Amino acid sequence: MTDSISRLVRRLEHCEKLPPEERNPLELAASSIVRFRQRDTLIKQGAPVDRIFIIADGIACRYTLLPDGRRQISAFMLPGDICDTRTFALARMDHSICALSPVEAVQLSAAAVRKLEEQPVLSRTLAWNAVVQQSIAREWLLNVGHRTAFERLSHLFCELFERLLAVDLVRDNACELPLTQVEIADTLALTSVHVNRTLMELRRSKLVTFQNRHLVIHDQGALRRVAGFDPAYLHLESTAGVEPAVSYFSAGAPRVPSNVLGQ
Amino acid sequence: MTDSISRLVRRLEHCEKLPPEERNPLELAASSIVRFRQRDTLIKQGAPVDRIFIIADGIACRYTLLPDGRRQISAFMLPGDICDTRTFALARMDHSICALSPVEAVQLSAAAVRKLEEQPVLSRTLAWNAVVQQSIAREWLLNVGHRTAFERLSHLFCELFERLLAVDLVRDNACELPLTQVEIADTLALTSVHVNRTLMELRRSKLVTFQNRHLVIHDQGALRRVAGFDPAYLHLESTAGVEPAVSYFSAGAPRVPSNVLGQ
DNA sequence: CGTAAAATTGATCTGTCTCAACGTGGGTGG
DNA sequence: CCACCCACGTTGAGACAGATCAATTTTACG
Repeated sequence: MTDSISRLVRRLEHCEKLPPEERNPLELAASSIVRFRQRDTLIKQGAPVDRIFIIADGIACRYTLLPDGRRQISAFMLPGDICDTRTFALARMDHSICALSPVEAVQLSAAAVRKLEEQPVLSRTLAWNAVVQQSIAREWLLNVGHRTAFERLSHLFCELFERLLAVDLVRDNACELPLTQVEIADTLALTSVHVNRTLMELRRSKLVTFQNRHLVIHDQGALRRVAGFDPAYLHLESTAGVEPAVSYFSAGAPRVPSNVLGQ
Repeated sequence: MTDSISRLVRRLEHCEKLPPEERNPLELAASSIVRFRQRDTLIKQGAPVDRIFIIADGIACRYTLLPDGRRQISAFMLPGDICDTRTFALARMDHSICALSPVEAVQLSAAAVRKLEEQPVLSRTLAWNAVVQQSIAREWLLNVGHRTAFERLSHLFCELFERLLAVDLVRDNACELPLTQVEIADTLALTSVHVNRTLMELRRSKLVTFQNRHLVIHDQGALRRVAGFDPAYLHLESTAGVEPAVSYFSAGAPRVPSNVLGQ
């Protein structure tokens, strides 16, 4: 258990180092750690919002079901990821969260969250995590809306690789990714049939291999290029002034609205 | 100016009634109201996050550009909508916001936000607005990923109609919607050509008419049905009836007894 | 009025879906 | 230990929603 917590602390710290005095409240909260088996539901659509989660280990996802049974996965929650604390502003969950692998999660009540948010660094970490997840959601919309299956898959792999790297779950350009092709399909709004074909195309092109829940990136540069992946939206550079991605935006794309008054 | 503010107050109140003592801080903040012309950029991708906005009047949108010039609109900001206060946790904007119509917006610095968040009701309103926007983002992903052009357009119209209704901008099943077909296309990840054809199909089917930036819903029931629109994700039901187990806000943040719902 | 942005229409092309099999591996019960 | 099963992955052929390319018309507005 102590092990889980120290791992969790490390994973939260990729945002900002946690000072010693803030560990205590977290460790206290983390004593309510809960284990879920693969496929368990952490919280269900329609349920009252009486708790939120911090993923300590394993992968979970948010998803919504359509009346016809199709499923849209709208987010992956990796170790160190946190539900938005303001979810408590809602009466009921409008989507479900389930475990894609065995998951260890810290369950937080509204009161517990209040405690944690009194800690300045912890509070910043929670906030940072929440806005980054929103940023990821925007990127996913872009992904599904504007990229081909090949690009989408590449982009997803780039993202997951980066995020797992940030929490120290990558070794030798490879990581465990407990996803089936159907789950990837539900994420990217593709058919599992098409995911399969695209996966093989990726393999053939020597960019990535995803087999037996094992992701290996063979050529990250090339993969990023075909995916149009720019990691800026993950906001992972810690405080250090990394070059702003000016090249991307200022290069005179045709439809930029003319700005005269603003700023 | 006073007029703008009182309108704004009304629009924020569709979440929760603002007590008199909380109006003052808002009105103070709102003195920094800024006017943007159609197409002006409120804040640009890559810019330091030094301010956020409350839309008082008009419609703005968040968008991202792809290197090839295509654009994805990831959110509409209608009157009463607020940028997530925690955006300040990020160093730089990862997307832009621009005005789709003439816009009046309240500009808030981090300090101003802190002031406003000391007000319990105002703080809840800001939080509620932020999480609802996340919920909308999830629904949009579903929309783009799983629905046909006909359904997507229908769904978008249902949503915008509901949201405008909530801020009292609907009259006789109709509302102003200052969007071009290109902008709708950039929102739904379709071609403007296809948006055009679908719009005409909607007209022919007597469900909705969208012409000259004027939206008329002729048969809301049928429209919702074909769109698969369930307004739950907008969390607009004025909280009647639903009691959360514990309120995040009731005890913690600045004193004051109250819960999210009751009042 | 003149000009550009926005809307409309038509013809053709293509990425992805659909449907329908078949293969494969790991677990379970007899 | 074998036989079966079921989730998962793989493969093929045909269908279709929406993209693309290319005009043309209408509207807004300085």
